[in-house]
Formats: sequence, structure tokens, C-alpha cells
Amino acid sequence: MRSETKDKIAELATELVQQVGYPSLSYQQISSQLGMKNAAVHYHFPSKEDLGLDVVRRDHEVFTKFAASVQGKGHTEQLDAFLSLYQQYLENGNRICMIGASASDYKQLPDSMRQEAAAYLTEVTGWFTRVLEAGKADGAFHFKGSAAGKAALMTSALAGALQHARLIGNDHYLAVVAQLKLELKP
Amino acid sequence: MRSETKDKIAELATELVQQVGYPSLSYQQISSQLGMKNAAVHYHFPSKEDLGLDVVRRDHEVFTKFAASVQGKGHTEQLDAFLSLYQQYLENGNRICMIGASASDYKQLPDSMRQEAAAYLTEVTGWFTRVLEAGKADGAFHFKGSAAGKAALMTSALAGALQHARLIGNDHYLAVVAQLKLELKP
DNA sequence: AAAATTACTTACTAGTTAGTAAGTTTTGCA
DNA sequence: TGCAAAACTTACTAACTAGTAAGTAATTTT
Repeated sequence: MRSETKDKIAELATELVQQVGYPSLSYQQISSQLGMKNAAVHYHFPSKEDLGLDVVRRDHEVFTKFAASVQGKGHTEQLDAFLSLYQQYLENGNRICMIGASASDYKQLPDSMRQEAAAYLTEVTGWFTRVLEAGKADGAFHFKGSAAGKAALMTSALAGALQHARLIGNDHYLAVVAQLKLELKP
Repeated sequence: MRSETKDKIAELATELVQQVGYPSLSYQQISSQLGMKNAAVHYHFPSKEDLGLDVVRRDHEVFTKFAASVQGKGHTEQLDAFLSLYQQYLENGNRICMIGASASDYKQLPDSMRQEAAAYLTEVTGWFTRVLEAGKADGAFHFKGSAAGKAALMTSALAGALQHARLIGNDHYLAVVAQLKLELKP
């Protein structure tokens, strides 16, 4: 019987980080929202760094499993699957992605979280690069320059679009996605 | 003799918001760094909302003046001027742009700041749209789809790239800029 | 059944936060 | 020179922050 409470804390903390950021994440908010005491959260995650690191790690794992789950599928299909993953954040309370949240909170992050977030972003851009590269080879995608450059552009555009959508509405995100897909057409 | 102190507070607050975000901006940090007392900052900016709103307004004004200053120049030149404006953030302590900072801190922002940031972003995307549209008409730029869609993509990509550069290095931002410029070539 | 481990609660600390009220100094002006 | 307004300082508050030590109840292991 593994710790359900720890999972619940991590899940809520994940949502809160995507909503308000790591610095504004508080033990009080977590404990009250889960109907427990402050110290109970500290029991599972002694320090805030422990909690924050676990949050980023879990989100990283979600992506890794996602990448494995779409492996072998068509390149357009893989891209669409990623886009709908991000779109869920938008529709679920205008969250931003974990990488974007980590990057904007960067200066307040402990080193362990910085490194984990960097590894996460490196893996995502790597995945994008491979999908784009392969998609170009089999004629599914078209773009100028290197796959790595295009991947860098796309990841940053999507992260930025999620954030900008908060300010000027979800249509902005949809417009960015539409433009990206349009430009990838052969 | 206008208030120099108020300007200095606003300037430091601007830098801090771009570094650590609005929620982590503290009167204590500002006052100690400027060699004054907490209450002195409150004298000029009674509430944190007053300060935060002024910070976004001033940054908005900087952009408005920038846009006016490059008006009439070549479209490629205008775009390059904007890019070097952003690149200064990167080189000056890995700041992120005010709009990106506002968007990621959105859930913690008072309404006045949300509205000001939204107006700011609307103005920036509008400026981009006009520059792209005109640049396409005179053959300086090439892109598929609408200028508005391309503008949405570019603003989000640049904001996201500034943030991602914190995690994986400044080369990421440069790669995104290079890709954007490459794709705009006729 | 006893011992030990897990999962908490109670109660607290030291530090930080925005914000305020009242008093003081500095500055500009008549 | 004297008055008034501007620009502060001193001293404080209430609320919040992460974190801890000690105690308790439940569960698991021996």
C-alpha cells in the first residue's frame, strides 16, 4: 500500500506550480486544501525543495511516458498528440507548462530544480528535433533550416503562447498552433 | 524638480520583476538596495499594486516610444531593432520580458496589472502585425498565412525563448531568432 | 502480544511580508 | 526669514512563510 497522500500532495503542488509558480507555492495552501496539517506535508516532503523537485520530476516523467506511448506513430500524429497535451493545460484553468513555469521562476529555484528543468527541456527539444527530422525525411513536414532550430522555435512558441493566452485569451494559443501547423505543411 | 527617488524605485522594481517576478518583489529588498526605509517606498507607491502597475506602464511606454522611434525605417531594420531590444534582457542578467513575466505571474496579479499587461501585449502584436504585413507587401518578408498569425507566433516564440534560455543557455534564444529570420527570408 | 515503523497532530519558532501612524527633516516658495 | 508642503524615518502590526520538536494513533513486523 503505497502512500496515497504523498501522491495527492504532489499532484496538487503540480497544479499550484503551474498556476501560481514555485515561489508562491505554500505548505499552508496545500495542507488546508487537502484537509491536513502543515506538518503532515513536511512529513512527506521535508523541505520545499524536496517538494518542488518531485513536482518537476513527475512532470518530466509524464512527458517521457508520453513520448514512449506515441513512438512509432505517424509524425503528424505525434505532433498533434503533443499539442493536445498542451491544450489541456489551457482548458484546465489556464495553467502554463512546467518548463515555462520553471523558467520564469528560475531565479528563485534551488539548483536541483534548475537542473531537472533543464534536463526536461533538453529532452523535449530533442524529441521535437527527432520528430521534425523524421517527418521532413518522409515528407510529412516541411521547414527551412535545421530540425534543431525549428524544434527550438516550436517549443518556445508553444510555451510562450500558453502564457500569452492568459493575457489576451485562448484564441492566441490557437492562432499560434494554427500558424505552426500551416508552416509545417509541405 | 521631479522625484528622482520615485524613478529609481520604479527602475529597480522593473529589474526585479523581470528577474524574480511580481509576487517575489518586496518593499524590503527595494528599500535596502536603495539605502532607504521600507516606509519611504510606501510613500511613493502606497500599495504594491501601485508599484506593480507603474512598472508595467513604464515598460509599456518604453515600447511605445521604441515603436515611434523606428517608424518609417525599413521593415527588416525595425524587426532587428526589436530583436536587439530583447537581446539586451538576455545579456543583462537573463531577465525575461515584462509581458512574459506578467503572463507567468498572471494568477497573482491585481486586475489593473492584468489589464495593462494585456493592452501591452495587444500593442506589441499589433505592431508586429503591421511590420510583417508591410514587409510582405514590399518584398522584405515572406510567410504563409496571415500577418496576425505570424505576429502571434513570433511574439510568443521570443518571449518563450528568453525564458528557455535561462534553463539551457543563451544559444537557445539565438537559435530561435536565427530560425525566425531564416523563415522570413523571401 | 510486543516492538517498531508509519503517518500523522499539536504547538511552536524565527523570519518575512505589505502596510500604517506619527514624528522629523529637508526643500521650495512667498 | 518663516511657512508649508514634500520626503522621508522610527516604530509598529497582523498575517503569512518554511520548518521543527514532541507527542499520538494506527499499522505492520517480529
